Amino acid sequence: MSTKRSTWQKVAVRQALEESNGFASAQEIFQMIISTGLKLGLTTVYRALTELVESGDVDALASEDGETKYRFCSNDHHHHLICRQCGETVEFDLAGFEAATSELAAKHGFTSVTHSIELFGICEKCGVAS
Amino acid sequence: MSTKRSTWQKVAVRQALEESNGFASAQEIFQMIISTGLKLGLTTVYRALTELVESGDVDALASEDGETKYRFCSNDHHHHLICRQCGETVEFDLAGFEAATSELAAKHGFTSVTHSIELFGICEKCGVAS
DNA sequence: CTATCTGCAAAGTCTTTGCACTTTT
DNA sequence: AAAAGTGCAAAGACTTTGCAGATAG
Repeated sequence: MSTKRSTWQKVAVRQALEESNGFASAQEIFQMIISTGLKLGLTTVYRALTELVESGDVDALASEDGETKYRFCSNDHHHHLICRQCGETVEFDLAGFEAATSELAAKHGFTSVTHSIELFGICEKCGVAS
Repeated sequence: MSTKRSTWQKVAVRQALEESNGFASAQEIFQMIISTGLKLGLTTVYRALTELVESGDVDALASEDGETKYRFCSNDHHHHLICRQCGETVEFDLAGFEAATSELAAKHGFTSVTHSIELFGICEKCGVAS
């Protein structure tokens, strides 16, 4: 059976994701790590992220530019408001929304429902700059 | 200046997107069209979709599997509940949610905010089958 | 020691671009 | 006829896979 091993590469990936405020693409994480002088393959980053996703610690999300973004999954389910320009992220919680979606899904006979809610906009700083 | 011309290819793309209930990827649209016997290039589909997006009629959204999904931007903004297994889609409207998101965005100083809300689950038929 | 992991290079997707040809206007 | 559009093939970006060598336990 598969007993996962701990390697410095996996640790580095996890740390990089933490430092990025828990929201980064594989490519970004790769750059972060090698820019510190450490050397590892891009392949390893993808594999480490896949492992984190499978373990449930991390969540994968497709972004608008074709990259997959990764972030930590907190237990208290929250969503993000993301600046399209600078990437600044605000977490938020939507009271009542979780319940509304579950109800809606049930009404249509759907089960095992997950939801993806992300808001994209221009934050205050970037709005002024333009 | 660029005056857009009307071609049967663009019409076909628009129609295919309409027939797919306004939620499909470029690849899917391409398949839909050629399966009717018409012949056109994948390139053209991408270009037609890009034009629709630029004109504001259509909205592009990154999906979890790396493809970009396209859908019509209706004024009465609605969302989708999609079966992970068979792809069946139910449209829904979330009273109050639109207002809640706008308010939230404003509170954080964000402007030009768009949102992406999709629910993924297993529909009744597929749930029984498994 | 040995199952697992790493990393290179090659392959696979989806999407975009260059360029000659066709079509709308 | 001329500007715009089409389609092929090649290129690009992100991600996955195969395999030999390295490593954790």
